[in-house]
Amino acid sequence: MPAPDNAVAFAQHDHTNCASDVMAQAEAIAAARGARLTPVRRRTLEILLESHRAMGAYDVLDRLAADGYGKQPPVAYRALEFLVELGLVHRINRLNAFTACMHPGQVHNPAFLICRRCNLVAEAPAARVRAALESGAAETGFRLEFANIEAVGLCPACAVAA
Amino acid sequence: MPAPDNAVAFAQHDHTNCASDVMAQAEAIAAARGARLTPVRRRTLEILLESHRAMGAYDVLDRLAADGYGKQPPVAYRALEFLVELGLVHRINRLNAFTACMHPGQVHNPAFLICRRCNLVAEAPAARVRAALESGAAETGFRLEFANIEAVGLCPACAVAA
DNA sequence: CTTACATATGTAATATCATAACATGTCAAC
DNA sequence: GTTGACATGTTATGATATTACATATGTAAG
Repeated sequence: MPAPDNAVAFAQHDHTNCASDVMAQAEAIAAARGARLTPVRRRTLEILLESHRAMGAYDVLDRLAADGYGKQPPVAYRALEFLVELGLVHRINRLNAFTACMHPGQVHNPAFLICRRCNLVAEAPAARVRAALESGAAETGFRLEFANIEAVGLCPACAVAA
Repeated sequence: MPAPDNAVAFAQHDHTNCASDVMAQAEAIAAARGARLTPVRRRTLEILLESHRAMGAYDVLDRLAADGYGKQPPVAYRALEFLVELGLVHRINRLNAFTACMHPGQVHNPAFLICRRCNLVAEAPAARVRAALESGAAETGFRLEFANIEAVGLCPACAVAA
């Protein structure tokens, strides 16, 4: 059985293809939106795509600086902000960190599954979660616009190891 | 119809009683756990209970300092950490801020409803949300331990105003 | 009662995360 | 080839959080 597409981070997969597929989608999305995927921005996304983990802005910055880009925080924050804006990167509030989106272009307001042992971050489809939240919120009269769902636990591999 | 208990922040209510009821429960919980609700800790909770909003640690610190407690960040962070540990305060990651728990002692891993206009924060029961998340996570093999759910939108009053 | 221990508080110093403000560079439209 | 919009670079600073260590306080054992 193939890896469920919704938590690719937890499944064995050909990561080279995984990453390059996402890069290709990113190109298309940027083009469709008339946004410019410049070298720093592209490189930032590549760096995040190297693993299914979340990276802090300063770690990204170090990598960018090593590649000859600027050394100051705004360099990283601006590239990350651009990518978040396009839905190519997600911010994980709990970790003050950023992770590449594995399903760019699809409408998805995912739940993040964060492994506390190996730090992998997967995206789980959250349609039902969101529906449940929506109906709960509606009872209170709250007009829900956006929900950020971050779950902590053990990924399949770490659950076995523990 | 009385205010639903689950989002007291959004409902008209006698806030003096609301706050003092929670303080009383906090006393009981601390006693039951053999934890000491010392003056700084108690005062910290009182400060958070003044409104149904989230406060940053430094804002809490300013208040504590004005009351004659220490002026350095650990004073606030330690009191807040203690209260979070006891389930008397919740941390809102999205805001880097803290809010008093309105239902201490009850097992609840609530969803937070954050009004982006007036900054009120309510707790919504999240049992169904959590169940949906749990089942989604289980499909991926993820062993969910804890989930932080933060929703942004408009509270009833602000929804009407907008 | 007093010593000893665990816990709590206070402070200084520093680490970590993030943004404002402004100068310079690049590129496409005209 | 000038203009205007956008992108990049840097300096400086702001905002959030922790480490390390000194002092004080409450409690239990002797």
